[in-house]
Amino acid sequence: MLMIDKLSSKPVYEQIIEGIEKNILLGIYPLGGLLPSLRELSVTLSINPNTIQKSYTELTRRGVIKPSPGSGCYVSLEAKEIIRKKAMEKLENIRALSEELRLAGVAKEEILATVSAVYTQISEDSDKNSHQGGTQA
Amino acid sequence: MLMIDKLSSKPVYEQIIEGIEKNILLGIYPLGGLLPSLRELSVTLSINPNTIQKSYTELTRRGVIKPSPGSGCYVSLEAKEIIRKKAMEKLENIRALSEELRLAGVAKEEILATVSAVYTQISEDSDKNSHQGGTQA
DNA sequence: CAAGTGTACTACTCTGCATAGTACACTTAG
DNA sequence: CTAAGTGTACTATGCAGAGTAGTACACTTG
Repeated sequence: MLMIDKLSSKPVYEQIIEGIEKNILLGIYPLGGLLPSLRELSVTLSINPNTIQKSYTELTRRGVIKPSPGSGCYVSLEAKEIIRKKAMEKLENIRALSEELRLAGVAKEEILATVSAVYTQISEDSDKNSHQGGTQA
Repeated sequence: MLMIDKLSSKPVYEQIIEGIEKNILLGIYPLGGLLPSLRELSVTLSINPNTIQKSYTELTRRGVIKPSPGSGCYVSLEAKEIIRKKAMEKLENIRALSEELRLAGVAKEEILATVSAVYTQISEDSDKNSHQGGTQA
């Protein structure tokens, strides 16, 4: 389910973080559930265990997952809430981008339409993420 | 005046590119006008000439500026148009961000309000160009 | 006990960014 | 013409982040 594009400019460990968070939001990784182990992900994604660990360490730091040495890593019960709060920070990114577009003379309506379109989609079956061709799990 | 943050996660040469393009859009660097020379910028910004050159090379490649060895670098007459087209690509970034926010459960209105606020500002916030490249992971 | 788990190291490679220094061809002002 | 200033083109170096490789340890579970 996780898609990793090693050719992307975005670091692999960040892609893993985003992928896991996305799966949590989608319910693929249920709250309180057990995540795939470091070594298991390492094999299925063909990625070095240290890179996976880097992602897990960060997710642990954020409180999204709860490691249990000897047992595995579990999705924390507050995971969704934490991810939501984190997402709010991206509003600032949108604000900055909007300022650039405004300065460049792009119409306000153009941006509003783009945003609205995202929320208008009834079913977004196809995973039309910007990246393509990666390793899957 | 160009503002460079050497501590930013965004490369200096990119900051220079964005700064020059911004000044062109604002009319500070008029179309057909002469840009500061490589060595002059190098001194005023306390940045290596090679770094400035990297920015100028990219701006030349995009057609935003026209170098004239022996004379200097001039803002191309189509500069604004080129910059505008380039800016349109950022709509895709906004779309991707919106999708993430939607998945995280952020209300559509929250995003629309953020965008609208940017276009509503009567008086431009003074020369604050702080792009936080927040490479926080 | 044995296997699997997360954790913690060290070491190495690769890439991009920035700096440093030099050299050359060109245009312009004197 | 000369000198200064311009863009351009190199080579070399230092640095930091990302990723890989290998090892080791403490823990939990069957």
